[in-house]
Amino acid sequence: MILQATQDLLLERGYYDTSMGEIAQRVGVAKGTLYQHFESKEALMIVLFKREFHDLQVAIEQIAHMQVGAQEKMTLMIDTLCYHIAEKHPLFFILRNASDLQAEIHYEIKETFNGMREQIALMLDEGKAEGIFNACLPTEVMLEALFGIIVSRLFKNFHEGLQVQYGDLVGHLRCIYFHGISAPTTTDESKLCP
Amino acid sequence: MILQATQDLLLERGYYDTSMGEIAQRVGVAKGTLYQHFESKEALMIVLFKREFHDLQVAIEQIAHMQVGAQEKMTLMIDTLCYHIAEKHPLFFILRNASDLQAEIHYEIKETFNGMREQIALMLDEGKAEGIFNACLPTEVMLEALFGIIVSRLFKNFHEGLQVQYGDLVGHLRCIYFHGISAPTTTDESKLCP
Amino acid sequence: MILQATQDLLLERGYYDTSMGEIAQRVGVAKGTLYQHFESKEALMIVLFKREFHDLQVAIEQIAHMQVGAQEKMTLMIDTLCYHIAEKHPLFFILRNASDLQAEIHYEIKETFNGMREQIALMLDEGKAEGIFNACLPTEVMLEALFGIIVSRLFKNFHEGLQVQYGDLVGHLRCIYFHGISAPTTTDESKLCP
Amino acid sequence: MILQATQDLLLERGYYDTSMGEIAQRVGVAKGTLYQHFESKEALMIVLFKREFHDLQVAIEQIAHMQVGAQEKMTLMIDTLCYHIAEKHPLFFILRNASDLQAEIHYEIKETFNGMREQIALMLDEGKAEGIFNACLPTEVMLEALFGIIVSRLFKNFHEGLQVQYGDLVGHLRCIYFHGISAPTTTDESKLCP
DNA sequence: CATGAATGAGTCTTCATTCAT
DNA sequence: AATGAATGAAGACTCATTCAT
Repeated sequence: MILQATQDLLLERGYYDTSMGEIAQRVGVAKGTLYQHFESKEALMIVLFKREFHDLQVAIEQIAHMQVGAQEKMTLMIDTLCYHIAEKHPLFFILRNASDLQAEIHYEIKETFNGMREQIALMLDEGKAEGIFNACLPTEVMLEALFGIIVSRLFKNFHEGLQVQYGDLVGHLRCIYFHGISAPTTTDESKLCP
Repeated sequence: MILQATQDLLLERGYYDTSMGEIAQRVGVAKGTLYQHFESKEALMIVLFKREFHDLQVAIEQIAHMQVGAQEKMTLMIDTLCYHIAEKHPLFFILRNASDLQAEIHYEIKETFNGMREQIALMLDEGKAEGIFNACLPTEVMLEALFGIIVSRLFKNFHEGLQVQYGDLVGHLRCIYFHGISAPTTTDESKLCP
Repeated sequence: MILQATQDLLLERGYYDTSMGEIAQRVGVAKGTLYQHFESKEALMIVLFKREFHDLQVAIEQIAHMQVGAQEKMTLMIDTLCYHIAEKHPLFFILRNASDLQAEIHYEIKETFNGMREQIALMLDEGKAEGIFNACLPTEVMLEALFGIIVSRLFKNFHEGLQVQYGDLVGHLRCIYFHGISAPTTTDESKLCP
Repeated sequence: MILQATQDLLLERGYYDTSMGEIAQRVGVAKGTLYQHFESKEALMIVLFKREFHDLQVAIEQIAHMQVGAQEKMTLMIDTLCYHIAEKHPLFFILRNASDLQAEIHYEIKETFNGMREQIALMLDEGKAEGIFNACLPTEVMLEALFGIIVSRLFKNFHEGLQVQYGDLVGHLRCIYFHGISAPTTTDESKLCP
């Protein structure tokens, strides 16, 4: 499958060092065949990223519609994100990292991406309403911090001999994030709004 | 100045979409002039990144040698990082993101970079020893979380109409990170090691 | 054919003044096409020279294995060399001349070239053993003299209005070379070893 | 001296790998200074070659005006040529070899060169008149054979461990050439005109 | 539909030459 | 006269894209 080969190559070499020729060679077809399926390199990437994010998008939507507290939703959220980023979709890392990716690609992905952001933003707002997340923190900042922590180099290096176990790593990140955004206790004034 | 123009272009277009021709054009000189000052595109980038990180490196070293507690050191650390990243050195963002940057560049920067990482790791370990940071979290994870949170897209978008004030943003990020990594209180068992 | 156009251009302008662009233009294709057939300019030249010398190499080998005297072998040798140099392979002239040709090219051709030199050296040694060539002359000197005389500018100018006929020219060169290296007669002491 | 440095560089690297920058650096002046003395790279080369050949030209003229037989003249001629080529003027080799040298250079040198050729041609004609050189050989062919033999790779390799002594080498080349062009004896019919 | 040779704009880099100081 | 930074045309090479078979 073209998309799979592209993904592999993307992870091995990065966007700019992956040529259409290499993709074709890897798939075992001619370059022309690629262009019969995808209008351009950009189009191929867009389809690839969209497909890759689709599962995640669905999972997030399911979580968003669950009838549980924000805390639990976000816990599932983080686990899901970690799962997709670490195990199945290291492309997430590329997408976030590749400030180089052509603007067109980012533009096309944005819609999908913004949908996910909004769903998570809602969860965070729910948490604030429930009083369990720190209402002083702007949701956007919390959101960015989430991605900052989760889309971590650690997952990229995961298979390259990191001594931490996957489950523990997820636990640590969840721990840091949750305590980072949790509402202040009565004895903790450092979290009050400025 | 060549370096300034290069930096601007790098932020606008990314490494691979910034050609020596464009840089020259932006500076207002001929391509050949660039090569009189920098042996190659790679060399130019290396000089650029090294220069940009030098101030930060010095600042971090000063903080590391202060005779104050880990909490205070890390507070200064975060402020310094934010200052350099947001105001002076958006290249930090590119460097962290550009997994595509040619290997040679990463190799050259690595030394500088690893020096900074080690200094911060020591601070975090001091904090663990003092009992104020969560000893259950591997230092490496804490370190990566710090960069994840601080080297934020938010700073990149800062001048593009983010409604949060700079001071507040730094405060929020500091807040999230510190609560994320702080040692568990007696009543909080969620931070205990797995 | 690319090789033919390259050869023509090489003869007109020399190696360094023949650009891939010009070759492409001469052939009537785009630069990229050249690179689809030859990995680099050097590779193109190597293929060109090797192809050109192949016939000559084969011819020389055939002569070397003939069951005739050294005199006859060398006669055929000279005729063959002249034929290839004058009519079919003016590249011989370039190769001998272009001290500027990149080292890689010379390196690649050397094997072929040395093979030819050795075969001819053996013929000359046979001639010395037969007593028909002057044993006082080092074989290497005889060899170099052969190439010096035969790989002549005269062949290069041949089609440019030299008044001598091809057959005569070959005859003259053969005459000079043979009398130059022939063994001394009893009455001729000027050829004795110093 | 600029010319000396240029000559050295030319011999080390060849024409196309010698840049004006390198010449300037070797001399210890700025590039601009070079252009104050020589209008262009070509002009520099022309002056260089002309200067280098001047001594040879003078020597040849002296020989030409001597009141001795052609045989003796040509003997001196060969010794002189060898001396200049081997010891003092390996540039001769470059000039003859560098079919790459820009046309302009060849054009400018030609005059000097043709002067020398003519003088030698006259000697050869004298020899034919005296009956000691083979009248069947066109003078032009004899001339070209002379240069072919003398401007030999052997002199280039001379300092690189050739086992033949300089004096012997000159002797051998002289031997080959003289016997090659000498007039036929009564018993030798192979030299008769076709 | 598949192919892959052909395309050509674009990239980095070099170097002879100029010119303000 | 000397300098050397600046110039820009030119060269080798790459690669996304097209199109005739």
